[in-house]
Amino acid sequence: MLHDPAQLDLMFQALADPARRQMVDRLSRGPASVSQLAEPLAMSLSAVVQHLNVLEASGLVRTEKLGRVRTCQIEPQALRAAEHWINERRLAWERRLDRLGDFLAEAKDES
Amino acid sequence: MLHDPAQLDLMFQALADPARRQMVDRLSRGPASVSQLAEPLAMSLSAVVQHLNVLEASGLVRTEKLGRVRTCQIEPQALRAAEHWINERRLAWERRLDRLGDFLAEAKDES
DNA sequence: TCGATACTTAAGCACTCACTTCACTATTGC
DNA sequence: GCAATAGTGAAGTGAGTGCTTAAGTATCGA
Repeated sequence: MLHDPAQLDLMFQALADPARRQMVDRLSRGPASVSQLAEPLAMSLSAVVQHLNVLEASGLVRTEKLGRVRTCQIEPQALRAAEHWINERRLAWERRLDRLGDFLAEAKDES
Repeated sequence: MLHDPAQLDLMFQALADPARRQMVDRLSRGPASVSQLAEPLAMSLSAVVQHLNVLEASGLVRTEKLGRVRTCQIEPQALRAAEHWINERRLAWERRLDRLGDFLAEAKDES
């Protein structure tokens, strides 16, 4: 369920925005309320809530409301899924380069 | 030069589109020409070229033109930069959870 | 040299995104 | 109860995205 293209879409799209990355960065240092997330950002609270909704829809962030304050935290599994997608492609490419190197080395030995 | 926010922006934005991720996926298995990249995609060649320009601007893909064919390959360093950003945030969060766990365990020992 | 191939560029169009403001609904503390 | 706090929801706007078609240019192969 974490590896379907639609979810990856949402995650990378969520990470594409600098304000949202800043929010993730803040949350990586511990949970925060909506206002705390908004504080360093030069935009309305409303805009922050909209960003937060994007992050939540992507699965990168989980929130819980207690009384009037909504507390947000990172969902590390989702981060891991995005990381994994990139890692697999990079490794595939690097393994390919290695095999190519081996092939060229062998070809040289035989000449 | 690889870690500035603007470059990360371009990379995550590039990866946010399914067609572009499919292109990266294809390229992770080896270099390809523009037409080869376009072949499995249900869109005009022109659209593919535009996607390719986005990928190239992001630094994720490097292209080289020989005669009339443009050959594309993955730039693994850029992939690594995106991977690294995610990894650092995830690890920060997980280390935090670990410390919290230790604290709770200690508190329990002392009770 | 001439037609086919492999892009390239530009213009245009529908749709989405990142905001804004304004009005509104819980909670909380005094 | 009432003001302050914390967040929510809707409507609007301007800029950006993802395509399309159409009209190029450059190169290759016979």
